[in-house]
Amino acid sequence: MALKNPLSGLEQKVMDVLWARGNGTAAEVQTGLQPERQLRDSTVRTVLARLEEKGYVTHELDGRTFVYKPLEKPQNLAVRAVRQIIDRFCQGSVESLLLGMVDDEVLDAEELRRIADRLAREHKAGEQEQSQRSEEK
Amino acid sequence: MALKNPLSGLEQKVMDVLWARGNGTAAEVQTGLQPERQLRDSTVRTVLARLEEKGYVTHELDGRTFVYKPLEKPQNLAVRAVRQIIDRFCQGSVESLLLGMVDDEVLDAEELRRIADRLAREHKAGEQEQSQRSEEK
DNA sequence: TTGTAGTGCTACATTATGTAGCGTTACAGG
DNA sequence: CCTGTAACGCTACATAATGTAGCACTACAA
Repeated sequence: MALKNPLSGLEQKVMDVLWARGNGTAAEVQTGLQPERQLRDSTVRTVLARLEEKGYVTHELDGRTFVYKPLEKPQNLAVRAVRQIIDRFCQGSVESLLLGMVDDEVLDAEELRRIADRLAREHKAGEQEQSQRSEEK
Repeated sequence: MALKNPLSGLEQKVMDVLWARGNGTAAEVQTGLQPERQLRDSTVRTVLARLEEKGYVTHELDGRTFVYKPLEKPQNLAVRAVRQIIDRFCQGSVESLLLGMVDDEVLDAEELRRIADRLAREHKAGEQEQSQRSEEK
């Protein structure tokens, strides 16, 4: 489960195609990259294989064709990446990051508060669902 | 001002030393890296030079000795990195990232709300200070 | 005047990345 | 049954980044 390396530029684009489509064969990804990138199929397949090694995708067989599928949603990757950033640059303090974001106007303080309120409410609901699910099981 | 590349592992550690000390000569950084890393001074100076090229530090002279100093606070780097992540993985939506963080329990919804409240208040104060400073000037 | 600390410049192995060729194989159509 | 084609596996290779260091030169202190 340990995602080996961060995504390189081209790998990122390939993942974008897969995320957009849900899954894809080498040929489909190749098409999906066009017209920005004109790549040989072998190139695309190399990148897909590397993505699989790195743990970002798996494939299953459809006949004798590999169908690649992302293992994680982009949001999950984002969260992990951000957690690392917080550890490395903010001494583990989410608060310090949020403060910086507000200062740099990446994020408006009022907007943050609105989002926070909404999440707090929704999350309570979410927790109830979860405990319901636990009881069901 | 464009920070060229992300920090590599060793570069990160060197920056940590500089951030912790405020500034430092090659020799001081070398010491600061110990005992984890035992590096020749030439190695340390190479890394410092690369950091300068990449735009993370500057140096000034103290006699004939280079004293390196970080150009940015770690939080600022964090903010930039996070903005990139949001663009790449969350279609530009901060909200989507925060949602993910709450879901993954990187961040508690209640805590987020407390922080948001505090930042909203503090930031109003901050804006007033800023406009005061603008008026002064 | 000579050791030493500090600099500049160069080097080099390893790994990641972008890019692709080639041999092999399975299947579909003539 | 033969053969083109699509798909695979494997190998290759140039460029850049990274970790690591050596060496020559200079300024200053003892």
